[in-house]
Amino acid sequence: MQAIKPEHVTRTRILDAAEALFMQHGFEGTSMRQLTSRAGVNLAAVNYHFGSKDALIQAVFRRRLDPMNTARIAELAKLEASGSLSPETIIRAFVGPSLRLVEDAKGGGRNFTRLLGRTYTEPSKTLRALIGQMYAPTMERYKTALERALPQIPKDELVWRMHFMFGTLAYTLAATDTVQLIAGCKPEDRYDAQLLEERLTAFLLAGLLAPLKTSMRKAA
Amino acid sequence: MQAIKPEHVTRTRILDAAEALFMQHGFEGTSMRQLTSRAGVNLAAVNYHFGSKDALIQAVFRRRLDPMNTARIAELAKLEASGSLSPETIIRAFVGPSLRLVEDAKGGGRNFTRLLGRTYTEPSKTLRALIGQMYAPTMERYKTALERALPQIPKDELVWRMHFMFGTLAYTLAATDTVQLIAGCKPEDRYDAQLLEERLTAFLLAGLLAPLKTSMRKAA
DNA sequence: GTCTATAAATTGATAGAC
DNA sequence: GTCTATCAATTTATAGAC
Repeated sequence: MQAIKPEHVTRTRILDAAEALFMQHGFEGTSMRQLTSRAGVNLAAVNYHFGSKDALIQAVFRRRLDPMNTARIAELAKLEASGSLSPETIIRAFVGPSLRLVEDAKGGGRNFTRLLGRTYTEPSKTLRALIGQMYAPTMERYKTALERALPQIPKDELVWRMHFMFGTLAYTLAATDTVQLIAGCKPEDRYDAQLLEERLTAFLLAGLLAPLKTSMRKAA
Repeated sequence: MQAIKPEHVTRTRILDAAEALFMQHGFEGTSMRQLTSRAGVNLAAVNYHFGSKDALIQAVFRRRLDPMNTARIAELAKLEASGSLSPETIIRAFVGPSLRLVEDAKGGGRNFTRLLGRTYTEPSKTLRALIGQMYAPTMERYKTALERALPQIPKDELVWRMHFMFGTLAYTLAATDTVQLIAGCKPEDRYDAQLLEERLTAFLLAGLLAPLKTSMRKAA
């Protein structure tokens, strides 16, 4: 049996530490010294394995985002194959892979989803563009699928509704403990993943299907 | 006629510069040197006027958040007085003041809304708590109002739907240019505030009114 | 109230031994 | 691949002249 490849263990330790610290202090707020100290590796290891701090940031996102978007596309393809493309199944296919990342607490997925929520607003233009590239194929597929499943919604209106959907999901992933802001709801109130998915899906589905006002009916 | 008070002009210049730079580079990513240089004031001025960088951050939020939440409460009170409390009017009262901030481009409100979107996930626990305090009275009022306007929705379900609403708004304010991520939609495509408000309201109203699944029907 | 000057610490990155 | 040692730049913050 093959042992764990030693050339990857340091890399992984660095990625895990970076994920946690970037989430907690931001990119610019995390120093290489904090990072390598937490990872239990030498200060020079980041530059050896990744080249620079910026390259490390990109690697942190690639590690999680690529599999997540692959899963999203795979689920959509499965739906298309089985001919069961409804607005609700499309939403579930989109939302599911990211919620499953939240559940992967011990794998560090929870850290990542919170980090991910920040990226849409925080980071440098170059990082935002890079993340946009990672999402692009997925978004294109889902846009097409939703246009077909919701032919009654004008395309430019649908773009905005997808934007709202994306925002709701991003915020939910990033700020789960902010429910506290609204009610006296304890943050770790036995977080129920299944129930959250139901709630989120119901909300998003209704939003996507919302009745059209006359002001929205200008053609694309 | 009284001239502009000189003791406030430096303060304001600093707040404006901070708002823009915090949005662009984050709190920890913005140095006092960048900040004072952009504001055209001396490096020592921040510590003189605000005491520290942290206190400056708080002041940046207070300047916009307090009037915005005051406006939200005022609009809700007006609705209550006129007896026209419907889910839709409540949503508009909540959403309106923040969208009007977006429109206030030359006053710097646009910068602030983008900054605001970041706060729910990014900042230190202390800043998040502080912002939570600024929001608390408003959220309490709106929670009560929505519970009354939507008696058919269980309270714990409504908390989540408010959370989703809050997230959609936060994301919309923060990442308006991310619509680009979804479609080939130019970011500055003659941003139409009135139309956005209609789209957002329709989406949120439908989400709040979404039909209940049996799994959501456990009592509070 | 505003300035210069500077202290004291920390930063990302690299060179070179092992 | 990992280490120590260190560079050059930048950071927050303050002391003290004006």
